[in-house]
Amino acid sequence: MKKKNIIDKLINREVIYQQGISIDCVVFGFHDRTLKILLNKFNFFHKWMLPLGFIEKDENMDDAAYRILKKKTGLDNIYLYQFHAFGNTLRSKSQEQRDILSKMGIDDGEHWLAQRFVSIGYYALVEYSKVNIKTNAGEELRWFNINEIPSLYSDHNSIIEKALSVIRSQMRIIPAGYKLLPEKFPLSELRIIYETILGRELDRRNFQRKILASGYLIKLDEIHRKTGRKPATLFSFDKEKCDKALQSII
Amino acid sequence: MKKKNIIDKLINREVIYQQGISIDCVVFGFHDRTLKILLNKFNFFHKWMLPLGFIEKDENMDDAAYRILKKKTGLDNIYLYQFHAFGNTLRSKSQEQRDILSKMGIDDGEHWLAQRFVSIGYYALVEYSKVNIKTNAGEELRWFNINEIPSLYSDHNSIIEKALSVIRSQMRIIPAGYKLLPEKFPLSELRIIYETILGRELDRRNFQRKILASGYLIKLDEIHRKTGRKPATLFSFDKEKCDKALQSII
DNA sequence: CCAAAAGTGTTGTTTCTACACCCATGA
DNA sequence: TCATGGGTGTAGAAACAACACTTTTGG
Repeated sequence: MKKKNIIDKLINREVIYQQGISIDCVVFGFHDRTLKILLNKFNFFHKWMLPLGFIEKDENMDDAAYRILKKKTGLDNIYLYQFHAFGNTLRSKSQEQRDILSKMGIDDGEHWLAQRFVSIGYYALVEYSKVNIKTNAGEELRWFNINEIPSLYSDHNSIIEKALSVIRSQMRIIPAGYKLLPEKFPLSELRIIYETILGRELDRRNFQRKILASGYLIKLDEIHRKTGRKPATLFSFDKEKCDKALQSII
Repeated sequence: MKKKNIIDKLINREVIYQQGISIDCVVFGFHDRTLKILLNKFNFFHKWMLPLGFIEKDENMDDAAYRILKKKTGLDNIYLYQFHAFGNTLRSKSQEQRDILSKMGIDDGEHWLAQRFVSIGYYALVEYSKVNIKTNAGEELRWFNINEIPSLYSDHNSIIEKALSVIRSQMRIIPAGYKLLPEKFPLSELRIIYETILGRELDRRNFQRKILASGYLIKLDEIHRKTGRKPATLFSFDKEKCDKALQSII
């Protein structure tokens, strides 16, 4: 029954959706000093996968990505970036693909979901605490630490890798933590994000000097903080400057 | 009649091609100290456009791009990079779009070519002198200086802009002239490519020092050269290193 | 009192930038 | 001989990397 709920929504949608194209979303969040990715699982298939969806026939592709993520996370105005298109035929013609379709009750090779798909990868940066995970019946949505991603459906592991490498190459332009961190945060959190994405440790002092010199951060008066040992200064992003920088990478 | 030749090839191909997806290619070449782009024109429509094509139903997307360019330029082993997917609905639903379809004799809104298309942008870097332009009847293919691109079909001007901005962001990793220049070349040619892509002049002496320090170039013994005034040293790319660097941006 | 993380500063190295001078050539 | 572009070098500024000492807090 649960199974029916989700599948019913898709199974006869070839009149609504653009065929042959899907949108895969790599949603990044930051919590508990770890970078996380939002993954999706359906009770009719054993592997986790990236949140994905389709484009309506008269819908801009970017709008489709916003719509898909709004539905999963409840968030408007997510920061989204389209980073790559994946068009290998193997992604659609594998045994795994046949398995999942069969579990969905689709054994007709001519069904629109059984056709070859090209998928467009978007990454999203969201504020973890604002995400309100929406689970349909028969569907699960959960944050995974970036170092603990299981083996995913199709080529989704490599899509994540590609997203990370694109973000890595964009970090010189835009502070990596913008959109990921809450309003106020200590510099150590920002540094951890950098370290995670770059995959190496950074010198705390040099990092501070560099990031402050970039002018994207505003030092706040509120010096308080609960955890750890010594209270740390809090910072905010200079939104105007950051948004301007984001524009430049579009 | 000429018109028929080209259009016949397309008009009934919905059984062969993946619907709703096209591939647009921005082909860069370098000649006469100018960066050039290869553009296509059909005699049934007044605007120039990027060389484009479609994906066969069982063909990898990258392979489709190779096939399309091989057909237009005669070249194998072109360097191709998929840089962005363009998915705005306006690209398919404009007046211009209706015009061109009507000129092709397609007045049926249900025709596969009249559907909404998402297009995947690839840029190619080719050695100008090796390109052997293939023109079908009713079709023209010509190099345009990058500063003299006319107003193109659909969003093709902005696709070129995007390609340039992607290349610009990749120049720190890989020497921009690799794949564009012939086997042997003087540094001034390479510098001009940099200047064109970056859109500003570079100090000749600093450029030389920096590019040589990067280790991607090999100084040749052949010091000779015909034009200009003083003969210049010729260089080659260290292919092994360059190819390795290219891998890293994929 | 001590471990852990924060704040602050110095120094030597590398890279970048902005220049100047001389050389070889064809017209 | 002269205008054009090639080859080479240097000095100051800026950015980077490596590193040490002190401070504040909770347990």
